[in-house]
Amino acid sequence: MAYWLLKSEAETWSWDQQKKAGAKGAEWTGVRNYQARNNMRAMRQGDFGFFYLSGADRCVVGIVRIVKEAHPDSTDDTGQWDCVDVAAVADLPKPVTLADVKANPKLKDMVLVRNSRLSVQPVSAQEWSIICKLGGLAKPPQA
DNA sequence: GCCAACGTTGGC
DNA sequence: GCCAACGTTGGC
Repeated sequence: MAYWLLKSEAETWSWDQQKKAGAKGAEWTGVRNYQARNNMRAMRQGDFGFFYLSGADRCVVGIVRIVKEAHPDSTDDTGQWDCVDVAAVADLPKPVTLADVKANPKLKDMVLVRNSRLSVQPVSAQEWSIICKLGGLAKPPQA
C-alpha cells in the first residue's frame, strides 16, 4: 500500500467535480510528464492519495482512492500517456495549505516542497499521517 | 504579472 | 551526447 499526492487546478478539475464523480471515480487525465506517468503506473488499486489544488488555492483539500490502475489516457492521441481512475473518499475537515506544509519541519522533504512542479507524487507513510492529522482527520485512512 | 525551476527539443 | 533555447508550471 502506497500513498500519493495528485495535483489539480480548480479551474481544470475541482474537488467538487471529483466528488460528483462519486465512488466510481473519474479518469485522472492530462498528465504529460514522464515522472508523473511512472508514478501513476506504480499505483495499485486501493492506494490512497491527497487531492491538492495548485494555483491560487495551494492546499490539500481531500482524500482520494485509486479505483483503476494505469491505462491509456483517452485524451491522448499518441498512445504514450496513461491515466488512473480516482474516486473521492473524504474531505479534509481543515484544508492543509502549502504554507502549513512548509512550516512543519517533518514535512520539509516532501516532494511537494522539494519538487513543486511534479504533478503526481509519492507520499511517505509518515507524511500521510501528519497531513491527515493537520487536516483534522482523527483516523487517517489506511490499508 | 513576474520569475525561478524544471523538462523538452533540436542543432551541432 | 551535449547544451542552448524554448515552453510550461506553479509559487509569490
